[in-house]
Amino acid sequence: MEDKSAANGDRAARDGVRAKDRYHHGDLRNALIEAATGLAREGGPGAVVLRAAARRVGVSPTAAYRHFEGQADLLDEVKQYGQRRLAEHMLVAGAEVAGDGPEAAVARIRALGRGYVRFAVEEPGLFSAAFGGTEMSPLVVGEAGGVVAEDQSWRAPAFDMLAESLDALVACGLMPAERRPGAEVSAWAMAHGLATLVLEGPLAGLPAEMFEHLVERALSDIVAGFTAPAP
Amino acid sequence: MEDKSAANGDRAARDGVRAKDRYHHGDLRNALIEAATGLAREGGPGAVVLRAAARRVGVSPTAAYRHFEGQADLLDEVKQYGQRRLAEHMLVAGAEVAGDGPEAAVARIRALGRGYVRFAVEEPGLFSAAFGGTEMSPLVVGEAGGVVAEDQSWRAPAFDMLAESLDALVACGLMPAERRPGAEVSAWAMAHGLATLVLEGPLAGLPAEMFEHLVERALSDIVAGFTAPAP
DNA sequence: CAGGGGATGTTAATGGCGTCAACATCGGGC
DNA sequence: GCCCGATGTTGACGCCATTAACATCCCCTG
Repeated sequence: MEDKSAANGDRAARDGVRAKDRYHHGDLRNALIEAATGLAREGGPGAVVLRAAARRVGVSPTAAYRHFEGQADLLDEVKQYGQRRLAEHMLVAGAEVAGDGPEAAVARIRALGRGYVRFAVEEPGLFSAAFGGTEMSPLVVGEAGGVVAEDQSWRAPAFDMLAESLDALVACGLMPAERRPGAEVSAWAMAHGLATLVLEGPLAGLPAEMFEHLVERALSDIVAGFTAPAP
Repeated sequence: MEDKSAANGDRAARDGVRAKDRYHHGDLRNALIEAATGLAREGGPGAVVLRAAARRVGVSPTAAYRHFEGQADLLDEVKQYGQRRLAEHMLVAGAEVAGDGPEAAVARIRALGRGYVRFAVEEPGLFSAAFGGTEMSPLVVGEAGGVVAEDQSWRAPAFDMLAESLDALVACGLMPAERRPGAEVSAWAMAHGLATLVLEGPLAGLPAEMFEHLVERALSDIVAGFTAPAP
């Protein structure tokens, strides 16, 4: 699929004809995703309008139906992109912490949380689209009782880094082993809660400096909770 | 305003004529809000469609414009209702914890968080509408740098209870005083993160039992973080 | 106790959106 | 070389939000 479109795109390039001027675009799917992503960046998930994306690419609205099942499908692509970007952002933030001692593990956990929230603030539209875009979560219901949902391959790297850091906390005796399982969820919830509260909740409009201070406070709380001696 | 409509409503009742059958409804504003909240309950904020609400009440779509600026205004009313319901839910949950000792304070904090998440799970549509309904947070930008946003009067009771419980934690020596300020935000973020993750995030579709276990885990983490000795 | 005026509802119309069906155009494989 | 399927286009339908113009009702004044 991508081969064919790529070939067409190459031809367009070779002929010195801009793809948008040809009857067959050559890479319409990606062009639409890019346009839709831009819309999401500027206006959140609600701004991901199929006709608007087509307009941006310079193509008729119904052309999109050759590449997507419908608007929801297009939005889904944006969602996955946003989630990928978020994971990358976290990965970079986590990788900036060197070493593998206890302090490094703690610092890395904090960096991951900070990266999560920072991405939400820097790319509010994409972040909002990455979650909440779908109405009433028709996310897979996990029939088999599996742990989470869908492919989630995007989240893996950042998630793994968090898990490893938590393992390190246990390994060096900072965290009681019996409270290790499920710790990822607590950390994730804290970061996600901060992110959503500042985007569309009571923390919206807070001065940046004050908000960052609260984030550090929350990170301290969660780390302190992890490393506190068992009651 | 309400007087007049109430008077009309009374008349309708006295005449034994159902309000919806009269040319002038008598209490259209409230009827529309009720219909809209029903829509939100069933389908989330995206289902709050002005025409649908009017249809439910048995009135022409444009009649709504006599009582609301537009769909956004109607949605806003639903939002406030949802937030009020959430606060009530928390208040009840918190009030079920008796006593005022250290254990009670801890238990009350946990109960508030549990109530928050439980409401989200029991009323996903209303909860989603209470937040995130507005696109790209046109929430007041806090020009003056004021602490939070808008009136927030709805949140006061539950928020106060949380603050008091945290104060109690400090008073009885369980929580270091220097980490008291900002603790509400950490607790709020944790609860809100759990709620949103389970509604529209990676925790969606998790078996209820497992999710509840994770909630208790997260509550333990946040409380442990609060009560941990300063590093 | 009239009836006039303002509040409240209705119909009609505009423009945008998602989506389907029918038609047009291109280009790679026989 | 040409033909068929992939890719785009036009046209149309139904839904939505919103505005303008018109209709109905009921309280308040005289």
